[in-house]
Amino acid sequence: MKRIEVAELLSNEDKYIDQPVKLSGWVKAFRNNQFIALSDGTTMKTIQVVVNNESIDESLIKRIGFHACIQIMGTVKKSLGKGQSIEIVADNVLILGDNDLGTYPLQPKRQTLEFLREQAHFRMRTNTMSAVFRIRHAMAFAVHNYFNSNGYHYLHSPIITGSDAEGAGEMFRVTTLDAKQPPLTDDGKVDFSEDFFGKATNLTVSGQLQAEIGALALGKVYTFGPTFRAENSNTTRHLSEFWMIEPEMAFFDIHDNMDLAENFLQSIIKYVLENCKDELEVLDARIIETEKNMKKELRRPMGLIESLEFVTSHEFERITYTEALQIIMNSKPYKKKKFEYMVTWGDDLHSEHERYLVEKHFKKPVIVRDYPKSIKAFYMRENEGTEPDKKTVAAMDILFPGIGEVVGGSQREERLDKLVERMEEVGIEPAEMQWYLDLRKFGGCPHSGFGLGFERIVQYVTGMGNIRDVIPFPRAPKTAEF
RNA sequence: GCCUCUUUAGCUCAGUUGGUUAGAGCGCCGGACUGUUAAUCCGUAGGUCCUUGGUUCGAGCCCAAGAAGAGGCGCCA
Repeated sequence: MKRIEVAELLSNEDKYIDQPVKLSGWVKAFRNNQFIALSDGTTMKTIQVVVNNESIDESLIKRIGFHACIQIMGTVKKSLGKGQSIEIVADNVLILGDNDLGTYPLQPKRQTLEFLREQAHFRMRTNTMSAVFRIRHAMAFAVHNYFNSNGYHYLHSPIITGSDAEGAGEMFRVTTLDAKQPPLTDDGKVDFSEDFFGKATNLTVSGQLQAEIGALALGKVYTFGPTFRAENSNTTRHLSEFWMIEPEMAFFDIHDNMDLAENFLQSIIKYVLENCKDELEVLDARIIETEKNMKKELRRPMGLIESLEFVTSHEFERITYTEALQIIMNSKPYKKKKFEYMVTWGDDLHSEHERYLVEKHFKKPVIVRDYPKSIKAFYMRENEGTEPDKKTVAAMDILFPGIGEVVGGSQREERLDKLVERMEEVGIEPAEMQWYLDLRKFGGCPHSGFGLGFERIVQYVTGMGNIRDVIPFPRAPKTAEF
């Protein structure tokens, strides 16, 4: 007999009533020596299996324990109990994998996320983590689906890069040289000309520059792949290895760019709302349970599903950096000196300021644009007509409640002279990036793009507090287990 | 990298002013149970009190150093 999957069985109950079936899965609960809640991973839901101790050997029944793996042969019947409409009356149980509960770390009860993080090889078996990783999958699919159906081409940017001018953070070196005795040049430095690639190479910190190459040929492209930062960041929203989505579009100005980012974010959140209802309910319930004993002002202002619906049905607020600064400086907490950092024009906004804008002032996602030139990257396009001492660039950040910056993007500087000038200002040798300058020299055009941290948006959608709980095997400083 | 907090049974945590044999709930194990929904009921076992050093007649508790974890900040996505 062919094995049937639980998802198929539960979505076509009538079809299988009174039919013999075979199915395999893991025991989520075994009640009253009689009722098994069985999951095979095809759905969040479990199917109830009834074992009759007249037909099933007692020694076998003793081996039906939490998370043991079993195969069932039986008949689908209308359930006699409440809580489920069908169940399987088992004729035969086969143990596929015993579970030694004396030494198994998981327990059929709520466990802390910190403990589960140390059990990464088991944590996907829990309801919470199962829901998170199902949603992560759905969102990855939604990303490709969105871009594909809107005429974008998926561009695979390199993971190993020889470019060291991307300026997005500390990099991980890729080398095959002997760590103890590397070849040295005459002045005593490591001689990378003898390295595998004949030059110093690193893991990528961004696929943006390569995406620009794609955009200037294919029109609209996006990258979606692993990205690496060797920063010693110890926070709930940073990883050393994370997945980044970077669309890049020819002929888009900063406003087209913001329209795309907003529409894209709302679309993938909508996709989860429509396709991951069970998963969201599990996570929503967990948050309510966690916050039950918390003070009211520390609880989330909205339920998880409610807040996702809110974000997809309300436009993001759009303001300039200068306007944002005004709002902060005129705010009550700023005047009462409740903020740790003061601000003047030209300073970057601190987390506390961004949080105020998003969580207190507007109470929804905010897009801040036109940042001071001095605090932004060399490739961002300088705005025209700004005061000489208050020059800005066409950059934009999207800030979300709870997690801060999820998107950072800009219109790129397409004017060759301006770009060279800027590179010299910040100390990047133009000759090192000839190919990048060539894009301006030979048939360049206005273009824009942004980078979106995939885990950040998964974090927002799942409501998980720590980014290490939304990637299966987190990589962070001092953390590379599994 | 900086700041704060935490570390006691498999898990989550109590542990009074430094004082004899370190406790609970859940889980595990054993038993009961044929309509349960995180089943329920009864019983047993289970400890390098993170590590090292110090103070003290005596340290889970005080001091110092280290380790691991969490949260906040900075850097960013």
